[in-house]
Amino acid sequence: MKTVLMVAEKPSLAQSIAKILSQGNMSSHKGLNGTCSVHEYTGTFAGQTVRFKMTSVCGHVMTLDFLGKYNKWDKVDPAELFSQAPTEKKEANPKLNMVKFLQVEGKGCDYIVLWLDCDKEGENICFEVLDTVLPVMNQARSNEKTVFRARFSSITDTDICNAMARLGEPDHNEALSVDARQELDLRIGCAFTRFQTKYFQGKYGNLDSSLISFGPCQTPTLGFCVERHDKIQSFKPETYWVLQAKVNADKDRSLLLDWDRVRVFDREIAQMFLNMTKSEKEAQVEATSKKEKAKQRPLALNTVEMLRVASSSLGMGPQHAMQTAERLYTQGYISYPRTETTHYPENFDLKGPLRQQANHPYWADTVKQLLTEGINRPRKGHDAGDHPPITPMRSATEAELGSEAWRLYEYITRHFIATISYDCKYLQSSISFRIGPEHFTCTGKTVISPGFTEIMPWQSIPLEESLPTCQRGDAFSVGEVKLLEKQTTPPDYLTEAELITLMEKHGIGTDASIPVHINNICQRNYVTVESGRRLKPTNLGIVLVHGYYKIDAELVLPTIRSAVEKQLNLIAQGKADYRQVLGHTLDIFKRKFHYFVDSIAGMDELMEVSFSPLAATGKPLSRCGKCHRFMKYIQAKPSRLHCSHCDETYTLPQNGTIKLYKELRCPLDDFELVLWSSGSRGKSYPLCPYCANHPPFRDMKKGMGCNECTHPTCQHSLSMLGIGQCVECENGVLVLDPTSGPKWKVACNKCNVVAHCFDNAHRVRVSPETCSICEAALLDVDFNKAKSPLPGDETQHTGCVFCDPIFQELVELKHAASCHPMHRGGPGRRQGRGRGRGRRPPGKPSARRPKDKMSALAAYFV
DNA sequence: GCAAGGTC
Repeated sequence: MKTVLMVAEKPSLAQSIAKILSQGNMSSHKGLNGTCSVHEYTGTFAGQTVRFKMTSVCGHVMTLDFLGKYNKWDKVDPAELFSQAPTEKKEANPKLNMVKFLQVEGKGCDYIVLWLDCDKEGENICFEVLDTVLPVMNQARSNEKTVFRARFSSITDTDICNAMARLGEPDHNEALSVDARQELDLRIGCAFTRFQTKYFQGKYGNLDSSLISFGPCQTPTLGFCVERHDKIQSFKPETYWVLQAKVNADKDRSLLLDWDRVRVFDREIAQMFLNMTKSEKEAQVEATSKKEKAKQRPLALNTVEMLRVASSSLGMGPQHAMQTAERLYTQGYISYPRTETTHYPENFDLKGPLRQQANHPYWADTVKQLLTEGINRPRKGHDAGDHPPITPMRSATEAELGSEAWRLYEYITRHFIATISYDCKYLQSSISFRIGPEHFTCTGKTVISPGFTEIMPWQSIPLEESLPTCQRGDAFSVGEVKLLEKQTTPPDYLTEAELITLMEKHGIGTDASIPVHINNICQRNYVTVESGRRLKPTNLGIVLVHGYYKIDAELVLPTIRSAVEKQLNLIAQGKADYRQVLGHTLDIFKRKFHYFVDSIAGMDELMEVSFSPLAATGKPLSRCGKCHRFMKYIQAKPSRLHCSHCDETYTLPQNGTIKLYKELRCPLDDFELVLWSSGSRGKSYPLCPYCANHPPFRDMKKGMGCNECTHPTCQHSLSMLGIGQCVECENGVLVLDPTSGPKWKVACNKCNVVAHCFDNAHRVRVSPETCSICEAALLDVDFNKAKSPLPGDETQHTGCVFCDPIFQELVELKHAASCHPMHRGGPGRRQGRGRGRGRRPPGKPSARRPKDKMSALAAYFV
């Protein structure tokens, strides 16, 4: 029997589609990556009985990057990134092992049906899947078609079955337009980012951002925030005047009237209007009106609207809201949370989800009433053809969700109920008055039926007293007419919700990426989130945007994205050649880049005003090995040491504290060592600022500290302080922290494993001897006489932390020690892996190898 | 260490 492989964009869709097509008769199992599932069933395909295998990817299989050597920032001129630097497709998420998984499942299949989302990205993923799977599938007979594309616009039985009945072909042009987009974004983004970052970080010490990034989405996003800031800054308040009149309605009730001219900006004219009205005793009723009006129920909920409300009403940032929604989705409480659609599909079951809410303590009454009296037809929204709107999938309580997730769930549920409730109906009455020559109006709203505002009380029309009944020709006595002096007020900073709206309007980002862009500009310290989730640009953010405006405003304008997208659409429609569009657009941006580099002084002038030069920042900390003068420690991100005499900068590990390390020096370059520490409970190790930036040995990488240094004799090196293979990670070595006493620690030089040991020992040294059982270095420990935990009156003991019975008691990690490879799988498993003190350069004899290797081996096999 | 786009 032949096999048909079918691939969807995400696991949830594979399941829904398989369920529909197999009518529930499928057998499912997890794939080798533990994330994707395979659903199998038998059916007919092209007139024959076949085995169907429905599975999925997880978004893109591949991602675009430069070849490795072009990712070295100090070796590559960013200008090369526009054309010379070659790119390659890499596996997008190596942990998912997607390529292997698809090949295992695709091997031996005869046909493939692509069920990826029906947008350009989905079309592109089709070809990623084909590139991966076609080589392992069975060879087709000549002329036989084996590749099919299913096109669907919703996940409903009819749509999916129709798609299956009318299979087409994947659209290569659409996929190419995405390839072009990826390459443009990569080349342009990286070139500008690397240039700016290196330029400004090489000059200023207090930018407080480890990256000065540029991107076609993030930069316009920042631009919106700075634009508002500029409006606030340049705002000049203006004085205006309002004529306010009160009339007496009843004995003890007066009505406040709105002036039909609203306001005037000239004091003398305002005074004139006051003079013309203040002597009038009566206000004449000129007209009355009563109109029934409706406040519309909301459209069905899509992602962007959910994020807006989460930010503005729940105080939840977009990134956080999205994470919360994803959790609610994977736990089955809500439907798929990434959708642009605000229209329920025609046969969407609205009553099912509603029934599930019928006993909910918060809204049972409303729901029951809708169920018995009938739901309202939802408004016609926008159908983007992706996923149905966001709806609750089952009832939940605050206790089971936790307060954060609950608030989002509650909103989604109330919104859903509101979409099938009735509009809020109210009566708008108004009375037009004349006082002297001037006209005034008074309006009032009274609710006729609350409709959906019952379930969304924050939307309800505020209660107010109804207007007095009267008719044309009636007169009311004037209580007071006065002139109010007011001032126009500046706008406030942009709220996150407003920013989301602007981004959506200008096509900056997608429902899934909008939260990421906002998060980026926050994390990189271009804006801060103020109260009310308003985004206030920092000095850095302001200077960047003003700099772009000065040099090339297109770099920050929101039109840059849509202009490029217009070009890309030509590729998608087959109207333009992919290579030509790509080459042309890259050429334009390459010119922009060179102009930007040539004009960078213009942005630098703005930087100078807000930031201090490297040489003027930081505190003297450790001495330079070249000039022996003090270097300054710059704490602001990215933390580093700067030698103003040599004009050199040495990057330090981030996210920790840096201290001078006993004025000890590196034997290789004479730089004074510093001590990096992640806090009192965490780990610490010495490092040489020079070696960390210029690795001295071939097996060392940038950023490594002395605990990873393979110097054979330096007292701080891995060779001298390393003990044995890490108990948790693959390549790490446990290294004694010589500064940790009297609460001694042994920490892995790769992962976060820290073992506390030998409390109160006054000296711990790594002995040249190694353990005869596991080859780990022995530790030589001296205890105080009074506090020695050793048996008898002993104060000194030498042994292996993993194997010595006395030491095992004194090492906090003893549970972990039992996981040590030596205790875990028996001797057979040790072969072929680094052990003992871990890796040394091949060919170099280990300084710590046991003297008698045979005896060590013999001990093993006992 | 960079972009933006999928999704987990």
